Amino acid sequence: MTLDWTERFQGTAALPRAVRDRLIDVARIIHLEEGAQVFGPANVPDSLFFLYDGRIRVSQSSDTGREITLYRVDAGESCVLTTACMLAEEAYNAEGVAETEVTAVVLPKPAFDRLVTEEEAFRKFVFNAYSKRLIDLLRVVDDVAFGHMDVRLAERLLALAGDVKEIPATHQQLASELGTAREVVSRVLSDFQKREMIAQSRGRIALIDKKALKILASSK
Amino acid sequence: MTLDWTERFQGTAALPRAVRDRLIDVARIIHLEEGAQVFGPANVPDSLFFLYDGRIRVSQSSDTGREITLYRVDAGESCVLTTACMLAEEAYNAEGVAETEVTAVVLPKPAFDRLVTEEEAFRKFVFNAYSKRLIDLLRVVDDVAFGHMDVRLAERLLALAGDVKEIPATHQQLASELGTAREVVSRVLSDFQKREMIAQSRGRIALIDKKALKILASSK
DNA sequence: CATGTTAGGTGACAAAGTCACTGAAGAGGT
DNA sequence: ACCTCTTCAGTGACTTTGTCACCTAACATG
Repeated sequence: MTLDWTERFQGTAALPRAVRDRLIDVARIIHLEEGAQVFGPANVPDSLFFLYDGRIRVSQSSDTGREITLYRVDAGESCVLTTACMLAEEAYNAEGVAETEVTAVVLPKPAFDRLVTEEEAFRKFVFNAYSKRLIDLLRVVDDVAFGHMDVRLAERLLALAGDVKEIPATHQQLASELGTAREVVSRVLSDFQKREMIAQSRGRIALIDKKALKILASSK
Repeated sequence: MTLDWTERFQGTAALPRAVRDRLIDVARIIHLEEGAQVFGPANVPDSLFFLYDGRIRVSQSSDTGREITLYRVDAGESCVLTTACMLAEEAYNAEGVAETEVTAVVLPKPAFDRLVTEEEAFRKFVFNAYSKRLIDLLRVVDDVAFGHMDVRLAERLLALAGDVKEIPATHQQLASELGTAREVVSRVLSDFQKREMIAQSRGRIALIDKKALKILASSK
């Protein structure tokens, strides 16, 4: 696969051709199937991932069985948490799981170090990635600490739906998105249903009044 | 102040003499008094801070008046959130406030870029700083999303106390540490008092049974 | 000592998390 | 088609946390 994959990489600091060519020399391309764990407590990586295609969900779980989505890594982004992971000796319970089939560029640490040293564009790309994640996490903290469940759930439903109107998701999955319990999601959803904003069937939710959801999502 | 201040800077990548000398050329040293805002929504910095002495508290506040401490920047550390701040156009509501009198080294962005480019030790220092903060935030998310109030408060009391046994803090200040409401702190503290773990007086809390607090802090 | 300000207490209620249990929907085999 | 197993969702009771309104206590100042 000698494609021009670095064109995929976005951000203020898209990688110019010179850097891309160098990357191709040192990088390895891997495929992961849906559901595969990219990294986790029992699986500390020694390389850096740059996502060419697919999506990775990064989450944190409690020892009481609850879970929360921290952010998603999309095509063109890198997963800097693995870097932090490598540097920090501490054990912590974040994990990344491939949400779709994934094609990623894997850069061994020495190669990463060299590129960071020698290529300004690459360095900017990496700094950008760090900053983006920091800000993602600030948003999560804000949400969890100060947000209301109904608002957060409405937001998430809209985000997961995108352009379509039906979402394939169980209550448990939504609870894991938001870091809450299934029962709580069930309660809020049945409220949404009463107010005719959604319709439910086993494992799917239809957003029948997106407008109302949007109003709710941007309130409180 | 031509002191050897870079000796203060810690981490896996302590800065060697060569880098320190270069830093001194380009850096400006500033003093801030206790309570001064280092950065904030209305005060987006265009420079990077390296803390020589003192402590900065970085917090996030909701629009409903609640607040949570994200982490503290101690002597020898840098505040990378300002970097993220600069890169991200988004407005967000994190702010840094000097908790003590502060002496900091200020590096204008161009100088920062140059150093990052040319000095490996400096680059490592910065990457380390980013990683540390990411992990700090993971911890905050974990706490807020899954932690119990009594445990979190016990932890915080012990952390704030350090070696001594009395803490000068109001219930409101503790609430702002944990991202909760004053009434909640009052309730939990009065419970601690009933269980004879602490003693209270206006604006101060005495930890009279640290052992019990420690047990509580490492449970659930 | 009078007065204003800030810290802390209280009770009632709402929102969210926990627990134990129930029934319903679908998948797979026969 | 029917039975069975598993997963998903609904429910009620209860606990914890957050919110609101209001009150009292402690200190600071003139």
